[in-house]
Amino acid sequence: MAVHKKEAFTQKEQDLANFAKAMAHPARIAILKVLAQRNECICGEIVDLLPLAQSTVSQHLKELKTAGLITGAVDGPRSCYCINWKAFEKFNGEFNFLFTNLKIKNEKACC
Amino acid sequence: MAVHKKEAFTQKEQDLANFAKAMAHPARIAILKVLAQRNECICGEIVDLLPLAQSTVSQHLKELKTAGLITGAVDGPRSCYCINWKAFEKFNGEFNFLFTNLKIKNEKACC
DNA sequence: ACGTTTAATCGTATATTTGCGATATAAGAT
DNA sequence: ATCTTATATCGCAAATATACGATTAAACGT
Repeated sequence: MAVHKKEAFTQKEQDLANFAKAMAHPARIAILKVLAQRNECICGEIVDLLPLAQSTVSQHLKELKTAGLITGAVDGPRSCYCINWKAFEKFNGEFNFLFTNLKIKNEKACC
Repeated sequence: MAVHKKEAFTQKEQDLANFAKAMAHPARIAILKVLAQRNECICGEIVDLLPLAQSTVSQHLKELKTAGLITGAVDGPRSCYCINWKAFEKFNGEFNFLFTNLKIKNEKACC
């Protein structure tokens, strides 16, 4: 009863799914939004902006970092995070390749 | 101890997160891929293509439909699903608005 | 009417995610 | 050296997600 069969799919499918999963929470969307809006990296500011405990925000940041959507660097006693634009470019491209490109020929699909 | 505080975020953040969540599984990515590649809708074919039980595939289809990424129609004894291109357009646009557009001015971010 | 085919739903076991408080860690300030 | 500040990690409880078999439902062919 192996309850998760993610391994049974292609690497690309898993990669895209992981990318999507990293964004599959409003808190993480909010974090990305903040990071995208500021030219310089932030850290504990995010905690003040979100309606979540510090430990929870830290966990979300870790998930985003693990997934590669953001980068993080220690800066003295605080931590500095930034959007990893390269990752977004990559996945946005892959996403478009999978779906948007196909749209042209399939626009008049059935149901 | 309300363990989920999704309500505490904006509607847009929740919408984007829900869209991402719908794609946050390789099986659902695979389903979308199949639907995107075929000009006509499929149904039980998907079950044959995926390494999952029929009931599991049905559940994934339901999730995709509930999230609005696909449409479904009953066609006699079988069901017919299609990509909802409009939804993809909408979310792709919102996504780009949130992130890709901001990229231009933030390219040289710190870490 | 009856059996077959196709797909949805139910029930359930297990895994994963989310959230928080408490604690640990690490760097600066005094 | 000690205290403060900033952040990460641990441990746990509750909520969700994943997967499957079994069952149900609906439509078609005979």
